[in-house]
Amino acid sequence: MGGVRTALFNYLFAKANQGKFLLRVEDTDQTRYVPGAEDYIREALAWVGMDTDEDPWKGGDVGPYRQSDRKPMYRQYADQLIEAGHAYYAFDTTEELDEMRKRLKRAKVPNPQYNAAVRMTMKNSLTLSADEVKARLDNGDPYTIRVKIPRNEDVRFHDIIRGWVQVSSTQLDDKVIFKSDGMPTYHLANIVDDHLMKITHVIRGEEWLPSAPLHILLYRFLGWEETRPEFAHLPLILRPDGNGKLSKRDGDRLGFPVFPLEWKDPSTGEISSGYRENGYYPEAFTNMLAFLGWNPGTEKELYSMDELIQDFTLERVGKSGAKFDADKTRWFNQQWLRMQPVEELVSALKPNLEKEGLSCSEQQLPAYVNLMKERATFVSDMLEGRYLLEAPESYDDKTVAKKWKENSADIMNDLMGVFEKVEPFTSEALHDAFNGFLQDRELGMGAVLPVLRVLVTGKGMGPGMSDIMAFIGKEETLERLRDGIERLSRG
RNA sequence: GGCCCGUUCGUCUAGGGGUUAGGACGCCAGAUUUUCAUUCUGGAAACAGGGGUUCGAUUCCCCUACGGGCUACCA
Repeated sequence: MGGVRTALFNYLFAKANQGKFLLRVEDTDQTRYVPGAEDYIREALAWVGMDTDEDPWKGGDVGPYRQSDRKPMYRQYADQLIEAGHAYYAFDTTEELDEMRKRLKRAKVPNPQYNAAVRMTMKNSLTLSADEVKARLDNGDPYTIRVKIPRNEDVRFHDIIRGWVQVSSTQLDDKVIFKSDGMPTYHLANIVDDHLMKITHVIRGEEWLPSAPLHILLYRFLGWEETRPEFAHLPLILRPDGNGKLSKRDGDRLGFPVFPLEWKDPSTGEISSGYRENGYYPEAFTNMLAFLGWNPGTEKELYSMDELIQDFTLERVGKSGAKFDADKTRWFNQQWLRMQPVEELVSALKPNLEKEGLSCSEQQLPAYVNLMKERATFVSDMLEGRYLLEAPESYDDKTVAKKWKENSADIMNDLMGVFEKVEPFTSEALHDAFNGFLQDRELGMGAVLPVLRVLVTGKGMGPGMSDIMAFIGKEETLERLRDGIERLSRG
C-alpha cells in the first residue's frame, strides 16, 4: 500500500496539472525478478482507478517502459561519465570489498565507505595502470562502474516538500552505477530514463532522500541540469505499533492487509490478504491513502478520485511519517458504503448471499439492503440480516435468559392473534398493532419486544421489528412465532 | 556509529508570534431508538524538553531528547 500511495500522489499530481502519468517498470535487478509482479501492479492500479497514459503494455512515445527492455540504452551514458572523469572502472571482488569495510570498521573510520578516502587503495582504473585496465577489460574480467564523487563539495537541492536540503559530498560514496552483469543500477537507470522520457517530477518515498544528492550530481555530470526534474520526497507510512516503516513483510501480522490485492508469494506460497478481497471499496482505500500525509486544509474528508485531483497539491503534503490507522480505514469504508446507491449494494450483496446458500427475490433485495446498510461497514456485514431470508436455527442465549419469562409464551400467543388480524401486513400497521397491544395489556416495550425479536430473528438486536416482520410477511412471521414459542417453552 | 529527515490530542491532522489551539478516527457520557447500529449533544485528550529572539512564543533560531530513513554490484 505504500507503493500504491506513492503512485497515487504521482497520479494526482499529474492529473491536477494536466500532465501524463506513466508507468515504468524498474527491473534492473534480475535476481529479484518475481513472476506475476507486473500483472499484479497492473491489476492493482486498475482496481484503484489510476489509469496510466503510457505503460509497458500500452506503449507510448518514449518507450520501452521496462528497464530490462531498455538495457542497451544505458551503457553509453556510463561511458560518457568515464570519459568525462566522473566515473571509473572498479575490479574489486566482493571479498575485497568486505575486507575493506572490515578494515575501515576496525580502524573506527567514522564514515566507512568506498569514497575519495579509500578509492586509491582499491583495484580500479584510478589505481591500476592503463595497460592493466585494458588487459582486464579485454580479458573479460568482471567489473563495475562507479561514480567518482567530488571531494568536499556541498550538494544543495530543492525539494518541493522539504525545502532546501544540503549534504556534503564527503558523506557520499562512489556508488556502483553499472553492474558487472551489464545492467545499470537504479541510480543510473533512473536518471537516464527520466531524462530520456522527459519526466518533470520525481515524487517518491522519503527513503530516497539520502541518495537524492547523488542523483543531483549525476544530472550535472551528464549535462542535464537544465532539464532536471523537480524532486518531492513523500513522508513514509509507518507501522501502527510505532516500529519502523510499513513493509511487505509485515503481511497480515499487524491485523490488517498491507497489500491492495491479495498476493501469493510465488516462491514461498505465502498468501497476504488484500484490501479488495477484504471487502474494501477502492474509493475508500484511495481516500484513506490520500489522507495519509495529505489534507485539503478544510474539513472535508470524503473525497472521490476526481475530487482529489481537483484539490491536490504537493504543497499540502506533510513532512512527517504517518502511522497507519486500521480503524480510520474501516470508517472510510463505512462512509463509502453508505454513499453507494441501493442498486450497487444489491449487486454487491448477491454473491455474498449465494456463497452462504441464501436466496432472496429480486423485488425484496432493495428492501433487504435498506434494512441492513446502516449497520454495515462492509457489504458482507449485511449478511447479519440472514434471518430476513430464513428462520433462525437457534435463539440468542443472553436474550432468552434475560427476557423469556413464565408468562412469555402466553403473551406471545396473544400477540400472534393480534398480528393475524393485521391487514395489510405493513410496517406501519404492525407498528400500530403492536403499540395497541402493549397499551391494552399494559405491558412495557422492554418486556415484549426483545422476546418477539428473539423468536422471529433469533437475535438480541437488529433493525426495527415492524420492518422485519413486514419484510418476511405474515405467514412466515406467525410460523416463526409458533415454532419459537414451542421450542422455548420446552426449554 | 555516521549522515539526512522529522516531532501539535492514543492515531491522522488544521493552525501559526497574542486562538477558549480547530476537525476526524477511536474512547467515554447523555438524548433518541424496547435493544444493537444509525443520528444528535456533550466530554476526556496535544503544541517533546531546555535555552535564546521578542512586549509576547506552540508558531522563528540553537541545543538536547525521541522517532524515522539511508548507510549493497536492492530498488
